[in-house]
Amino acid sequence: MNSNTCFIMPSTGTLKKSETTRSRILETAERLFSKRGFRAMTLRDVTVDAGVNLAAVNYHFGSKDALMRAVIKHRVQPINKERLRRLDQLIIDYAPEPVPLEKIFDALLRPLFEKATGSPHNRGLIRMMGRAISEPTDFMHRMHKEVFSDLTQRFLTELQRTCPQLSRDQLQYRLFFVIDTMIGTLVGQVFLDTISNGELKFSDHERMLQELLDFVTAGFRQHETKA
Amino acid sequence: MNSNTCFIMPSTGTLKKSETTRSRILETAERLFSKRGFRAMTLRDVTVDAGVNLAAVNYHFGSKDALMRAVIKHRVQPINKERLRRLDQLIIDYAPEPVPLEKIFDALLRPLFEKATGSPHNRGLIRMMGRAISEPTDFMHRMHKEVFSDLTQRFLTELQRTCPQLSRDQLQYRLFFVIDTMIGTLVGQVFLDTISNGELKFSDHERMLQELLDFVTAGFRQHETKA
DNA sequence: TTAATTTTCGAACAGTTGTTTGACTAGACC
DNA sequence: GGTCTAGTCAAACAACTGTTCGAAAATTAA
Repeated sequence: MNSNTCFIMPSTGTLKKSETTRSRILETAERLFSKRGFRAMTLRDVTVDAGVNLAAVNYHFGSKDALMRAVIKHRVQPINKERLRRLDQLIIDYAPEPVPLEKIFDALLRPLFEKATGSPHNRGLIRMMGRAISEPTDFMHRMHKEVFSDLTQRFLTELQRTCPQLSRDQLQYRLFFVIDTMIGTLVGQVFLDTISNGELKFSDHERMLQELLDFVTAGFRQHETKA
Repeated sequence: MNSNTCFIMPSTGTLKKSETTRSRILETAERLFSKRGFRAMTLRDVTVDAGVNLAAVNYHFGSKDALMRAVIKHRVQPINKERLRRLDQLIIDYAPEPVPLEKIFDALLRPLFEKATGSPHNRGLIRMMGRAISEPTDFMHRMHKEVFSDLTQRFLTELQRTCPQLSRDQLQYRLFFVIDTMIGTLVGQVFLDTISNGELKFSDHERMLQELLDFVTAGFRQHETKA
């Protein structure tokens, strides 16, 4: 059934068999996790689908928990790096002026949505992020801090420069809501169907991203334009 | 361990033992589901915690799926009814004028947040809603349509009256984002800690709701104030 | 009271879970 | 060649899953 043989090729050229096994597991785990969540994704599903032996997971990763940690880090870290890279570039571009609000949020949201519209290899990433964020497992909670703490602090600092009139509380609440809107967009995709009776498609990422950016930017700067 | 003996008393007065069993299961299932999600919530956890026999679940509800359906309906339907009741009242109050945007969103968001701040019996409701919405299970998806389809259509109609200048697409996208922000707020509570370094507490519901309402209202009406 | 019905309960069912084990294979290095 | 290591594999492990069953127990009706 699974004819997907397009693996990540390391720069060394050839690929040891053990590495194809590892990456097959990583890929398949990501896909199944995004579909079913952590508990409902069984190692037998993963290994059968990946065409490897059941014991391979514990051999290469140690445990199911460790496998999931590897999956998340493997996929989320590059996106967060890209987010910070774009933010740094914006700061340089606009220096000594603060970066405009919509540019900051573009740096925060676009990398995720662009990755998701890229190669078929990246399909399902958005759903996976949604699942990862909403998983109630303990080790997922720890992962949140590990993976997102730096990111949010850096963006908070820059938002403060752009909106010096906002209190610390307000900045935090509003960034919280911006991220919430993003999470909700990832997690609650089913609602777009419900609301639009199937007229709007989540797969139209470009349109979605633009509307989303307009929404969160306007929400964040509310009081500037209100009174 | 579980000394919670405060059950829902039916208007008949006395309480048949079978009904206390039923409601104990319902309560405990709600609590554990909100903590762990559907798959990770086992019937043995539920029954042990509720102090009832394992077989009681299948006797009273038929299956685990049916139990979850009962839990959701039991808790979400009253909230949605209250949302629609408030919307209807607003329409009457403002007739023949359209209802102001912030009032519409207040009717949509407040019932949920108020229920959650009420009796201890209602604690954990917010998290349960988050879980229910983000569960990837098939029967949960069907439930979304069942439980939320009417609600979104009614609110969409009213939003169209208030914002006639917005296209159908825009209305749908923006309502989608409003709901997303709400979902994200429920699902991604852990981020408030991460962002504010523990300074802001999710339990400050009143503050949270006010900031949330300001945020989504401003996001929704963006173009009115933009150009 | 007796009889009928509803509800509880312990035990077991069949199936699935993550993990471990030990034999087997292939390649690297001396 | 022989030795060693990394990787694969089938099989089994113990624990846990939702569900079912029949006999007790409790409740209701007559």
